[in-house]
Amino acid sequence: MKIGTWNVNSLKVRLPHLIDWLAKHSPDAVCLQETKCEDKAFPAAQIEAAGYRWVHSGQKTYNGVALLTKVDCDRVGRGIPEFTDAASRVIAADVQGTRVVSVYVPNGQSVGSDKYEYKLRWLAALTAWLRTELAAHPRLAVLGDYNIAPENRDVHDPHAWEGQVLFSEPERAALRGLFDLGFADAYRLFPQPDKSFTWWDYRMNAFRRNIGLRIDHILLSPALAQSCTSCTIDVEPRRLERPSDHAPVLCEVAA
DNA sequence: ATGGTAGAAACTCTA
Repeated sequence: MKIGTWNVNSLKVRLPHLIDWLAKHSPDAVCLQETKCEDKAFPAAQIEAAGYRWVHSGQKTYNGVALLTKVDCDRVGRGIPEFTDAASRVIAADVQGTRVVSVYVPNGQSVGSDKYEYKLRWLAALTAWLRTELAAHPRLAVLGDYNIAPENRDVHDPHAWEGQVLFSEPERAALRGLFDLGFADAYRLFPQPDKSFTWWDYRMNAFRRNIGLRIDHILLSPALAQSCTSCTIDVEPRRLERPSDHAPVLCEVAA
């Protein structure tokens, strides 16, 4: 079973890239973030023509998460239960015996801002929820844009980024809290190239200079980590005209 | 210290 995640930064704009990418990789399930459209504007016909079913939790302008699957999913859930959130940031469903969750963690804007405090509260709520989800679903995968780089090697210049949003210690501690529940960082289950990133700022020719961060992650429950055979970042879509600022991440787990 | 780009939507906010 091949599952992936991609922050598309507008599904409307990125639809041609997404359709090509689905054809190229043929994933069984894909988590999308930042669709930036309402459910009624979801490009259902094109996604279905590409061979995918879909569920979406969207809103106008900001946020929005979706789950694309080759076969019907069920037990669809939206949001973090018991956490009131105006933003559409979580959608979950059962896919071929695996619980798959698409998450778009708040960006946090800047350390100390209201949005940063919201990010930390949001992560605390996510962690509390996923503790119970892990107990309920042995095969649990939580994929998405976490807006946190876990380690120095996940940042092009860790010294410059120390204490900055996306890499501050409280954010990294929150991400470690998820790993402490038993989740594995699928990417680090395997040897990987140095300077592997999933996001590059649109500005300053950051992608061409590989000035990036690894902030999009696939978290796997212990049983899924055991059966995971690969995890890769696909930088190819980032090279295209009018790309998303994020690259997709893919992993393969035994069915 | 600032600004650089992109997207959506509305002339600004978010990332």
